Amino acid sequence: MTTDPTPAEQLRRSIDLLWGPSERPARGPKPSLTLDRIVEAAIAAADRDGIGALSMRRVAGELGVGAMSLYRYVPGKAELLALMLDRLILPGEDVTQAADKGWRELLEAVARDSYRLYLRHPWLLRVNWTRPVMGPNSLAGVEIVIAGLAGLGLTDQEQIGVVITLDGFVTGFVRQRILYDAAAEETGVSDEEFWSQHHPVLVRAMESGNYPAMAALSAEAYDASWDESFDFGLDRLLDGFAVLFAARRGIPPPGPGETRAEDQGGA
Amino acid sequence: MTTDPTPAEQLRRSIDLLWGPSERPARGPKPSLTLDRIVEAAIAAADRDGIGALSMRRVAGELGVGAMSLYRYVPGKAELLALMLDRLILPGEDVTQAADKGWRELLEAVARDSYRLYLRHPWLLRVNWTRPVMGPNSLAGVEIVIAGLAGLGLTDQEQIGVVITLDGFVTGFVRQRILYDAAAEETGVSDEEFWSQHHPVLVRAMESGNYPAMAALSAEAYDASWDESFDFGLDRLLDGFAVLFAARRGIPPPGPGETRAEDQGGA
DNA sequence: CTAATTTGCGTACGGCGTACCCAAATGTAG
DNA sequence: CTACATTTGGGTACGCCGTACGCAAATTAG
Repeated sequence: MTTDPTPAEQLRRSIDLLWGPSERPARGPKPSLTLDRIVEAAIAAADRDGIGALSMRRVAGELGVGAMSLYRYVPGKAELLALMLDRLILPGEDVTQAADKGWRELLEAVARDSYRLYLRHPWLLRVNWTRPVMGPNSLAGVEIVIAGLAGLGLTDQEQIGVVITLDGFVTGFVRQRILYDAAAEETGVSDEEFWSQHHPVLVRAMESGNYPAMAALSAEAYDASWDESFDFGLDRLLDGFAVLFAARRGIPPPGPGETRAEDQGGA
Repeated sequence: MTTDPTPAEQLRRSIDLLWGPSERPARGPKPSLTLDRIVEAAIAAADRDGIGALSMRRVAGELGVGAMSLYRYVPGKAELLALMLDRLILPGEDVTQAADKGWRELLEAVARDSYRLYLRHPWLLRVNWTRPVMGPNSLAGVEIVIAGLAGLGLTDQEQIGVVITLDGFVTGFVRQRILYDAAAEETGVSDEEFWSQHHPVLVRAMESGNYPAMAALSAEAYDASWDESFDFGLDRLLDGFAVLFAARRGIPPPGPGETRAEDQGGA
């Protein structure tokens, strides 16, 4: 990362690329590439070989052009990454279909859609580490949620708070999963290798008496799949939202949401 | 990142570094450095100049040695990053003090402690992108939470689920904050610049009619500080946990937790 | 036609992680 | 004490990276 040339100007260019159509100048030769083709090729390369192997030279190579040709279309690598992000981040069909089904179904659809997106392109979370340039697609996602929260008696700040909280949970959770899951493929260390490597020290740690509560857990404690854990966390969070929404309407809060608790104790 | 040399072996070395005391060999000259000093210097450099400027050459320079000397103590940069992480991730005093105050206080303390840690060292989240090598300190944090959840009638899987969910929320939220907050300093683009650059396109977007719900929000909708937003999200999540815990005991769930009626919000 | 302008891109620079190798330092064995 | 085994410090070098610079070829305006 050798990023010097006036970061403010860099930001301005990113915004223009995201929102502006940018008319062709009339004087020179026709461009042989398009911004879309470059972004597409970069996404394909990142999906195939991981973000670590994504370089300007490689993207250029995929397109059969010289490395520096890309700089006629994109100011730098950071801007290309921002474009890749906004290209993929548009809300899926499940979300638009759930838009009028009540807040719980909607938020659940949004969370799952986002979860799936990040799993499909695990490098997305690593890309999104520079200051985000808000593009049209990311705004569209927020719009759907805010629209779905109307009429629940929330303040405007609370509505934004729900958006931030939900997104925080999803990205944080998926980050943990990718940490274990997808990193396995990148590094070539399988899950079995990972745990068998850790096994001796973990056994010694548990037997040391320094972690009594963890040592007391049954072996099945860690058996839940990632998807099950995601559902668990999402249900808890939506339950928490429900408590607030109910309080805003003066209605007593219900019991836990999708949870099939055998000893259900409700209000 | 040129990481090739047998990733499984790399993992094994990381584990040994984290857990093993590694006795000195008796034959050669005494080492002039220690692993601790290297990790410390690396953390200081990352705090000062950001993770982007952290290179092996720089860390070596801080310590007044040649770049390649570091490789006598650490197999590679990835392992150094893992060590930096585990060094910092130990639970703070607030957490150990809250350990016997009931689950809500404890989880709140854990979340806030972790939140503060990540804000103090914003590069931590970017470091933690390779497969995590579980160290003694990260286990200690889990231990405290699991111990605090005992006696609530949760299954073992649910206890782990709470840990994962809480950590997911905290890391996801703090990631969003760092995105806006700390990236500002790194890039040198101030918050005012950022928003003023975006302003024209956002105004145009709102006037386009494509985002009616967002356009209807008042200007104050985005006024909440990050800390207020964090409190909002954390309260919702803990409320959600409370619903489950109450159901597990057959006790009717309470209203919203710390929430002070009308002055709650999101950023 | 000529002039203006834009595109593709070869070359080059400074920085990175780290493989390789060797001299210096330190211990042990005799 | 000497000879040797072993380990440390680190210089050099390689192959990557992002990208600044500048120029020939292509295209259009006048």
